[in-house]
Amino acid sequence: MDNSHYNAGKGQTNVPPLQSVTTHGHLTYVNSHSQPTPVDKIDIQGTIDKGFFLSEGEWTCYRRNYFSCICSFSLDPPNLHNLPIRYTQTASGVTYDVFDFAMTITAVVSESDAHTIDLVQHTPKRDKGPTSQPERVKLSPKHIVPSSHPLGAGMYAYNRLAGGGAMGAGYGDYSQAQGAHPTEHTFERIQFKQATANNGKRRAAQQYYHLVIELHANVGEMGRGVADQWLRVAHRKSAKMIVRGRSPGHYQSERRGSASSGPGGSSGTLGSYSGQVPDYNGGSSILTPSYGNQTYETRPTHHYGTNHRHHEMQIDQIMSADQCKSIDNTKGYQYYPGAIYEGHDHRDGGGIPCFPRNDQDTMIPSLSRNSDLSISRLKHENEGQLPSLCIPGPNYLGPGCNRYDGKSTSAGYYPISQTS
DNA sequence: TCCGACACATAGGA
DNA sequence: ATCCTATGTGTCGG
Repeated sequence: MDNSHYNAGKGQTNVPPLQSVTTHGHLTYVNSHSQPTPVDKIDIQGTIDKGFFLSEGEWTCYRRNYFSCICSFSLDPPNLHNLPIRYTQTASGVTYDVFDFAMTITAVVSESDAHTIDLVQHTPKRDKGPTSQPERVKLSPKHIVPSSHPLGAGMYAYNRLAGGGAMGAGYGDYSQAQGAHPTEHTFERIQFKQATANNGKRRAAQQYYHLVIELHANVGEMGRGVADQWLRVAHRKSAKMIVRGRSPGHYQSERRGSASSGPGGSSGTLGSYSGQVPDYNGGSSILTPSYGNQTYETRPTHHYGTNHRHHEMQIDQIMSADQCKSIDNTKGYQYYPGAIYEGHDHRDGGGIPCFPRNDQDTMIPSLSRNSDLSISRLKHENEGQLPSLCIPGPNYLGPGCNRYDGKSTSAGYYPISQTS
């Protein structure tokens, strides 16, 4: 399924873009016979699939709907000979031996990286099954084959050996010795635990979230898993996004991006070497691109959402395995009817094939205000492209691990309201 | 105001 | 066709 390739045309405008990669240290290949070779670039690829759509130029999704995120990372130059890797953390200057790499996804409030927002992952049973936070999944780097294009974006091909179609196994290629893990993982059935304050309404500042795709390195003592110690090596934030807390009916005409029932979704790939958009922060919510409001949702209803406070926790980047994920449910899912989840095999494909959804509709909702909820399924919405990105925070070492940190709600507001 | 839970509706697949 | 699964969405109650 998936990914990769269709980027060029329109595909990528279907999903929220990502900002550039932020690293927290550097990696080095260690060769006993010669001198160490530095890894010039750590790249994180991620595709936020399903669930998001553009509304008034802003990437939006419903808190209650699922979205999925395909994650992978690559090192340049690639570790062709499976050399041992060392990681030197920028902040401390300390160098560690890396035994494994893993990725996970988290979310933070825009302009407030320390405020994490919990993500929840459901099993196909949804309410009848357990929920958990996305787990850290061990992955091996995906080798990239740079094409000759200097411009990057989309110009690199990733080798996928096996991924075969993705579904069944989804394991991509095993290219690295460090455990020979899959090179890609799809976090499926993810939801934000809470909505952004003021989702979509004007009147008060709109809060935004960012999905954060993180790359961690296990520098723990090798032999025992107990001693795993994970450091956040790099992360890549998505464009800012609005998470609506209520049903679509409250927003009148809208649509969502994909996910209709069934496997399917759009897909595009965002990752690539060059970040695509310059990060820009908005001190404001930037304006929307010209297509501005194709979607119309007008429903002034609320005022502000207040907030509670925000905790700022800044944990250090080290997290032990236990702390982080094992918080209660370790992977919780025990049943994966068809799908995946790691347990021993992670993976994705299993469950949901996603194919590109073709339609992007170009139609504009013609009515703006009827309240007929009956329209529950419209499929239009624009999918333009990048909403606006926001700031790349310096680096954030965030918390990453707890499950409920995220309780802080609302905190980053924007000073501006959207125009009216 | 917002969120969790329950419940219904529906697209796809078996 | 018929049932079942997965998932979007309405709604109520806290």
